[in-house]
Amino acid sequence: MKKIQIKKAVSKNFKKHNHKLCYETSMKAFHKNCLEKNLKLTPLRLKVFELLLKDHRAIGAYQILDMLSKEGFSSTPPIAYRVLDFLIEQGFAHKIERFNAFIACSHPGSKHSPTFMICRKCDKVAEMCEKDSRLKLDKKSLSEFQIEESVIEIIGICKSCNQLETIKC
Amino acid sequence: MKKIQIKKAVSKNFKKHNHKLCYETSMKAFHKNCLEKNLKLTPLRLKVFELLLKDHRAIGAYQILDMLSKEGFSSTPPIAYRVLDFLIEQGFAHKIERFNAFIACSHPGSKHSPTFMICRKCDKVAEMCEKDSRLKLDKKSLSEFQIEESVIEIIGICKSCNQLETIKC
DNA sequence: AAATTAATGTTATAATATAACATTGACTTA
DNA sequence: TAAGTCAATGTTATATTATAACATTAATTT
Repeated sequence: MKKIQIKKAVSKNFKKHNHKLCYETSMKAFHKNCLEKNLKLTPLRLKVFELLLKDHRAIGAYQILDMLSKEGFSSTPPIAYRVLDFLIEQGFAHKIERFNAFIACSHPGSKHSPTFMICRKCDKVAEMCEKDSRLKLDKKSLSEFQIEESVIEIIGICKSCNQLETIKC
Repeated sequence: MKKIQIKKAVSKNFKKHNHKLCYETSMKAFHKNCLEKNLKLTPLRLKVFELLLKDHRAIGAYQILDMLSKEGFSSTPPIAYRVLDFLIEQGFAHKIERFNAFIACSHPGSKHSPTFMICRKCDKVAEMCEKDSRLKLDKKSLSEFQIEESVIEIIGICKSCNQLETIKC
């Protein structure tokens, strides 16, 4: 059962799918990881992670603050940025640099630099695992530069949005 | 002569090199391109491009404004952002998303999405051409997503900085 | 020379992010 | 368990990055 979920292509994020399953799987992994690493899973952290999991769209810090405010949480900027720092540091979330926005990690557990596909029509994001996205640099560059992290964000149109366009025309 | 310059690896940006040559080659290409495309090469645009060419470091819009101000140009934010928009749109400059900073393009002439190597010690940047950096996506992803642009920024330590560190230790 | 358009100038403000310090609450340890 | 410690949250202020909207100037066309 779990195996089937893991094997699904990231492109499912752009399509109709059983999102409740996404949500629950991620939330379970979050709990498990916090327990294992002895990280404090506070109501605020839980709520922000929950907000990031809502759909497969990245959200801005100030959107998060709005939502926190509506739910009775304190909501000055540092509140959001601190929790986001924690989530990113621990590998539970990522920042999409191109849009100054944040998204839950699809492969949580440790810090890493994934590749994102971002649809500019529906704004949905898919995080690709290393297996599905590899940056090939030439030998010379590899030998002359010690890579520590990478920002790889691909912007375009997902299949669902593309089909909608085709139908309209 | 010119051929030798073109063939040099991007990693030269991280080392001591004849920067006057970089500057002149880029400036010549800028002039040539503007002429060919009938773009107006105004004093302001020229100055901003010149600032971006100073060394191989990305600079922020407000740094540009400071420098413009010192040289007697008007220097309110839109001044910088408009020229930067122009330069980026025409393929003469790029934005480094990770650092909200801007850099002259090394392969000017048309809009494109290059790969950048950015040294976090010396802040120097090298723009790689397509030949030296390829993002390999799996077949499924490629078929399900129509790529329009990409942000690829590799952060790490360049060889020069690495060697300095080694010597110190 | 008048009309048009592109570029620059200016004012105001929006959007994103961090610094610095205060308070609370949980956890240790004496 | 009371005192001490530290991590998390709360709060105020401000820094940094970016854009909207409108005015003026300069170049180009008619």
